[in-house]
Formats: sequence, C-alpha cells, structure tokens
Amino acid sequence: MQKNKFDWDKNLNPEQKEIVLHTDGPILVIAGAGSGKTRVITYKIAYLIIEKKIPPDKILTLTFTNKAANEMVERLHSIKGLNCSGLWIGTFHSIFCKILRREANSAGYKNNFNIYDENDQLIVIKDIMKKFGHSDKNILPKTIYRKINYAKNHLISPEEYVINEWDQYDKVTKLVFSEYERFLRNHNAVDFNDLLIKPVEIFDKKPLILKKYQNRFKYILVDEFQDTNLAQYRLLSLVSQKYKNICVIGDDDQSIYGWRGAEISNILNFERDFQGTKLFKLEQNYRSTKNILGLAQSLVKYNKKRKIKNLRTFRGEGEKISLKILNDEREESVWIIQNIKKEIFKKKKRMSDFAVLYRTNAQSRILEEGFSRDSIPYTVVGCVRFYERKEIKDILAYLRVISDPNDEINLKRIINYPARGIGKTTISKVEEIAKRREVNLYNGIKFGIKSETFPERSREHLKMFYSLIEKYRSIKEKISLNELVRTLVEETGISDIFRKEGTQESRGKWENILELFSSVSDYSNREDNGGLGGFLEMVSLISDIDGWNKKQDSVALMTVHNAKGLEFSSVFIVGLEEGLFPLYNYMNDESEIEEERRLFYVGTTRAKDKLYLSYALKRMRFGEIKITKCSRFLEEIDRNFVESEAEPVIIKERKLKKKLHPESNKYNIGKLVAHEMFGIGRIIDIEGAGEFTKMMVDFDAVGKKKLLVKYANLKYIN
DNA sequence: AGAAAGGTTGTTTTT
DNA sequence: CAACCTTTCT
Repeated sequence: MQKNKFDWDKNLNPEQKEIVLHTDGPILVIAGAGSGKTRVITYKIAYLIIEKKIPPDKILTLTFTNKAANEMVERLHSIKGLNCSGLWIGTFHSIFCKILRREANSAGYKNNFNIYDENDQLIVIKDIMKKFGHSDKNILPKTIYRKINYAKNHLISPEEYVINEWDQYDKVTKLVFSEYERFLRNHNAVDFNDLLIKPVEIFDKKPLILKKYQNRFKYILVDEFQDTNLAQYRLLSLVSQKYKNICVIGDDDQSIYGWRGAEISNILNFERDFQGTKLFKLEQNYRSTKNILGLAQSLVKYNKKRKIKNLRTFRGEGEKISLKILNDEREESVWIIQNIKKEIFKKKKRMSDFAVLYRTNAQSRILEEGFSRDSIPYTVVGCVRFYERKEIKDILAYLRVISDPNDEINLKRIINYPARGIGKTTISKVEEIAKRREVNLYNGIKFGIKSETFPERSREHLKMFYSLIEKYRSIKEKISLNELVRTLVEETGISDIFRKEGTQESRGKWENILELFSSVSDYSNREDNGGLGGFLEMVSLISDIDGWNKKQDSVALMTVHNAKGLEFSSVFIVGLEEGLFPLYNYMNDESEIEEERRLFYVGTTRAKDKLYLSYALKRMRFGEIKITKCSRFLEEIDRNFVESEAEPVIIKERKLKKKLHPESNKYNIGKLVAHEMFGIGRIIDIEGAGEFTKMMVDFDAVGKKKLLVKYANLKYIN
C-alpha cells in the first residue's frame, strides 16, 4: 500500500462507499436522517481529489448554511494527505453571489451592489405603496412582500405576474412588484432571490459566460437537495450541462422549506431531467436509539407524498420517549429544567447535550425566563439575529453608504441617526431637489447644501453630514477596516448614546457593538478578506446558526428549523398543540400539514439518546390566555415508544371557567374600582366576555385606561 | 425637531 | 405582549 493512500473501507460502510466510488454521471442519493450525509460528501470530495486527481477548483459543493459548509471544510482538513485549496464550497447564495459580482455588468449592475434583507425590502415596498397612495390599512406591506417573494421564488417576473380577479391584493402587488424591481436596479441593490435569479438570467442571455462556468465545474455536489427551489434547480441544470457529473443528496422527509419556494418535486424530477441518473439510498442511521427512530417513523408514515425508506439503526432500544402534559408554558419550562437537572445528575451529561426545540421564536422568552431563574446556562440560537439588531444595522448602514452612497435605503436610515437636526421636512425637500435634478439622494444633499430653500440651520446640518460621509469615503481605502469602524462609531456619536445611558439595555447594546468590532477584526485577519465590500457581503449572507458553536457548555434553545442538521443527546420538543405545532397558518390543506409533520420528524430525529415531548393545556398567545388542544401529531405517534405516565387532570380547566364568570359580572359600568398603580377610577365601558373581558376605566390620577380584567387585579369599591 | 405616549397591530419558519 | 405607527406635546 502507498504511503498516503486513504483507507476508504475503514471509514465508510458499503452503502456509503458505493456512492463515494461512483463518481461520474448524475447521482441522486436519498439519505435518511443521521445516515452520514456529510461524511459521504466530504469523502466524495476527498476521493475525487486524491484518487481521481481532480483539481479542487473543478469541484463545486453547495450547502444551505455556512455552518454546514464550514463543517465540511473542517472535516476535509482532517483527512490526511488532502489538499483542497481552491475548492468551491459554500451556500448557494454565497457561491452565486460571488459569480454575480464577477458578472455584474452582464446583469446591468455594478459589482459593489448591496444586498437588501427583509427589512430593507419592506421599506422599499412601503415607500412605493405610499407613492401610489396604497397606504390604506387593509393592504399590508408584508402581504405584498410575501407575494413578491413568492413570485421571485418561482422565477416569475413582474410582467409575467398573473392577476387573479378574486385576489384583492394581486393588482397592487403587480404594480408594486415592477416598481420594486426598478427601484432595486436603480439603486444597485439586489435581494436574496436576485442572488439566484440574476445568475440564471445571465446564463440564459450570455451563453459564453455560461460556458465558462460549465467548463469550470467538472463535478458538482449538492447537500440538502430537498430544499432547493426553482432557481437553484435551474442553476444546477445549467451549470452541470457539460460534464453531467452532478451528485445531489437529500431527504424528502426533511423538506421543511416549502414556504420559501423549495420544491420537493425537484427530487422527483431529477431522474427525469438528468438522464441516466443512478439512484442510491442511505438507510443506515448512526444517531438515534430504536425508540426514537421508531417514533419518528411511525409519525412520518402518515405523509402520503414521500419515498419509502427503511431506516435501521444499530443502536439499542434506549429509553422510551417522555410525553408530558403541563398546565401552562411556565410549568412546561419548569418541567424541562427538572429533567435537565435530573439527567445531568444521574447520567453525568453536560449542558451542551441538551436542546429545546420549538415551532416559533416567540416561545423562547418564557423558556429564557425559566432558565435564568434557575441559573441554567443557555444559548438562544436565532431569534433576533445579530446583524439584524438595530444598533448593529445602524452601523452597517453607515458602512453601506460609505461603500456605495447610492444606497438610498441605508442613507435614509442614518441621515438623522444619531439625531443631528435633519428632520422629515428637510429630507423631503432634499428628495425633491434630487428628483428635479435627476440625481440620487446623496447628490441631492450636495445640491441642498447650496440651496436657498433651506434655513441656514438645516443647510449647516446637511453639510456636516455630507462631509462626514465624504471623509470616510476618501479614507476607506487608506485605513484598516478595523480603524474605520471604530472611529466611525466614535465620531458619529453612536458610542456616546450607549455609554451615557446607564440602563441594562443600552449596556447590552454596547456589548453587541463591541462584538461587531471583534467580528470586523476576525474578518480582517482572514487571509482572503475582501475589505469593506467583502465584510458587508459576509454580513448579508450569514445566518444565525452559523455563529453558534457547541463549545460553550450551555443548553441550546432554537426553532426546529434551525436544528436541522444538528444532533443532541437529549432533545425536548415543546408546545405540541394544534395551532402552534402544527402552526395555524399551516393547517389549511394536507400538503401544508405534511410539511409540518416533516418538521416534527426533523425535530425528533435530532435526538440521539432521549426525546421529550410536551404540551400545555393553556398558553398565552397574542397577549391572551388560550385553552389549547393537543397536537394531532401526538395522536399519530405510536404510543408503544412512549413511556406511560400519570397525566394531570383536565378538571382544572373547568374550575377556571366557573370561577371566571361570576367574577366578570362583578363589574358594571359606572362602578368605582381601585387599581394597584393607577389608583381609583370609574368604569366607563366593558367589552368582551369571560376571561377576555376588557374594561375602560377612567382613573382620577391617570385618566382613561383599557384593561384586561383578568390581569388588572381590580378591587371593587362599594 | 424630536421625544414621549398612545393606540393599533399582528406573529411562522430563513438563505 | 411587544413591536410598530401615529399623534401629541414640549
């Protein structure tokens, strides 16, 4: 045997080895949860480079999160005798962003284009709606936003957008959509969808450019293929056309991004569209106990649209699944903590062996309260993403404007932040000037400074702002990114805002800013760093899960979506109630329910040793306490895998109802009541019934207040 | 101009 | 319940 020869047999099972060795032609791998997908992909890359002597820069590897990509790179580095420098590996969005930067000209863009996130998109949409006089309350910008995104996900242009007569939003959507596209183009900005759509357009229009990439990517590997959307599928077909060496790996049971345009049909169509596709299955699970896997399978088999898999595990039965019914979400968090403590004590587990998964981010708060009350270390993954926090976005807005002053959205964001006396009237005057002179807003400011229409004061303020930005624009190449960001935060006075104010909140925000500084440093220290523009791009494309690592010993709190691809010794899935999981917006038809069911399946298969499921009889939602109903998924699962346990009686619920009725009748209009904080007042109106009764009370001290009787804790005065 | 208070609104999930 | 928007007040 040669010195550096890699021992494929030792590291792969026969199923996996076959896939690794089968290098040429289209390959579709249906890989069950925990079957070693990442291992197969990394070894395939290694095999191509080591055995087949393929230069790394001829291999394209696409993932869905940066975290997955980073993990793969890490694993590749651990393979002895492998040099993979030059390998194209990253998320669809980052890889095609890179390509779009190179070919920006062909799409009518400058290569320093900015990437707009949901927030920016919404601002653009709101602006346009206002311009068209559609700011009536019955049309929500968010609805339009969703519709535009949906269209773009499906590669539908504004011209192709079909107006359904029965849909009251469609007409406005079409109008706003085309205006929105124009706005982005005019401001050298793209949204997330464009990062995929624009390359498709370029490839369609310019065969020579397409050829360049077809020649380059001799081998293409795709992870999480079940989550690809139409644009991604198109990109794959286009780029792989020459060599047709494309290997896609996915699990139709784990497709949970349908709402983002992912098409499970991509898996089904693959064999049809890529002729001569070889189909493989990975059915050996290495992660979960028989009980966990059994429960997961008993659930997912209710889905009709799926490829049948027979997942097996070498692992033993393990512990049965715990299912617990609690009275409310507070009790739920207490129960979670008790179990964590118990396991840590009895089984010597670490905090980082645990994850609590929920359907919506909003559920994290009550859990956080519980955890901090008990001083249990925890990390919330996601929720408010770091780079989307206001204090961070404001600084980034400065950087974006410095990088490209044409970015109107970000310019408006900072023109008066921190407050520098440039108010609404001044801004709209500047806008007018810009429009009249047919220049962008930034140049509008330049003219505004000289314009007589402004009071001396305003002109002074505008001038100060303009020269501030100009100054940084001129020095941005000369000083380090580090220095740039730090002096900017000082000079603008942003640092003072947070340091002066001594509140807990502002201190937290300042800490976030310090974290931003260190992320700038980190980025600058990277060898391949791309300066200001590169940093901004990284920031746009990063996701919450990317920054999270298991190294700190704490319990992980996250949405089930965020948990995809991860594994933990013990997993809690909480809030298993109708309307929450499955979520009510997703209960309309069977295909939506199937996606929710897959989501639950993804959650359960994250667990290696122990799975806990729970739901609460009452839960506070929308600021009101609602009586809940047990999730249908709990009725579907095979109870043989579940540990039987005495359950709390439902009588408590009835007691509550009885108690509430006489109480709500106690108050009448005109009567006097006393409130702990507001003092004495007179009831002037009552609305709602039962526990949702609201009252308007006119207090002597503070005037009229609308109160929820249940919480107001009013004393009745005779 | 800008802060503060009030009322209203609505909540998935994310690259 | 909180985030957001509008109005109101200084």
